[in-house]
Amino acid sequence: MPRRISDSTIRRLSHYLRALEELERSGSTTASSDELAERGGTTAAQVRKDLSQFGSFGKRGLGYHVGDLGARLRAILGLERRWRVVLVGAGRIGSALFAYPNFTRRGYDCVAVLDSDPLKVGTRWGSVTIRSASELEDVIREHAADLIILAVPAEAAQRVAERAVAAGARGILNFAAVKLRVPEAIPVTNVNLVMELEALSFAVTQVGKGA
Amino acid sequence: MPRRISDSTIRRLSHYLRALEELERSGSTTASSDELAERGGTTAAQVRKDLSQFGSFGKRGLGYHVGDLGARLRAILGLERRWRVVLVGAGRIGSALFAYPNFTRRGYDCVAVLDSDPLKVGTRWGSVTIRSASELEDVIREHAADLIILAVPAEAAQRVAERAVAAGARGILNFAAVKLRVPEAIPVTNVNLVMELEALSFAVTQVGKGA
DNA sequence: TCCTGTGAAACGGTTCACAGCC
DNA sequence: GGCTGTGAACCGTTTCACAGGA
Repeated sequence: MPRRISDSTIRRLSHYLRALEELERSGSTTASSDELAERGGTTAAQVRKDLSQFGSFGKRGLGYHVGDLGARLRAILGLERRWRVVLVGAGRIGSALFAYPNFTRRGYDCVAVLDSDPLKVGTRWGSVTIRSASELEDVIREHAADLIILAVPAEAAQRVAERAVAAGARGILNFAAVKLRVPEAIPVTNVNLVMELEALSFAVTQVGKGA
Repeated sequence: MPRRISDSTIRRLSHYLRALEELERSGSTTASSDELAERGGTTAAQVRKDLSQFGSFGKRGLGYHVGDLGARLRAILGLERRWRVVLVGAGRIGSALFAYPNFTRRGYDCVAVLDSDPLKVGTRWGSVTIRSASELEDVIREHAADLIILAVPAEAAQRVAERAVAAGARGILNFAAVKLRVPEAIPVTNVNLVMELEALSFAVTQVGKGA
């Protein structure tokens, strides 16, 4: 197992896992790197290289056992446990995330929702009651939360991130359009929807221009 | 100008543009690659390399002119025009996207919203009325839409994408967890929130393990 | 034979370092 | 002196090609 696994490898593992789950549902018990590549949008060689970074899970001449490989991937991705997530920001994005059924299905439990708007505080969302953003530290400690989702305005993001980290959060999914400054040991994943659209419009613009 | 601009370059250009806009608001008229790197979370050399792929916009010994460079970046990213976007899927994610003020601010106009749920069809969202997903082709043609945002279940995504492309859509922002098969000339940007969380939880898991 | 696992080669993107212009 | 623009070196990732086990 090498020193450092790249981010793109991890994203591809997620794809493979999804492919395996599909295959499992359709009754297949074995899968080749070719099939996984097909569904994961990559190449067979890439699939084998990716997997080889974590061990030898296949059988030569035969392929991979769907159930086994799935379990290995889940273990690698850290999906064998449940993650306690605190959502900060009960706006539009926050509510969409909260209601997203796949999160729960995949092992992420939104244990609390916070917002700084006094009008929202106290409101119930399903089984959780929105609490004040000022209680962030208490909430994180109470629930021994692992991850926080930052769905707050850009100006507020850095401050919230710092407080969350100080209170024990171990990772941040950041929807705010700012580069967060946090300690090395706290992974941050950024999602910026406008940026995705900009990348798309650039690509569309390029298509016209010869080449 | 080289053959192919990488995706990461484009994402960084978005960052630089944001940094420039901030600088403009704060009254600065000039910016060095160092400043842009600082705000964009990268290095000065990277900034210069990125920009050099499109031309020479700076002055040696002086830096870049904030307004000029901003305009160049907007032109490169295709933000000097407005984009007509059709949103397919009026669920949670769809509604969050629809209400996202930055989209409009950045040049993306959501000209129509579609859903396959008869209960939703006819409902008004601000100034648009939700139309039936079966009208996709008509809607795209009526509005001469450029882009579609796919916020539909994974099973429906491929079919909708094909219909949209046939009707003239030129790019797709895909929130469904499937790899879309579309013609080479149609750029697709994928956003998969569960995958982002999985990348995050993997990273968190790694932090513990020595290194 | 079939398909995996893996060194080696090829590729592409990032960093370095400095020439050149303000 | 300061800071850009850029070839060259570097480094990580992807692709190739094949040895080796089922």
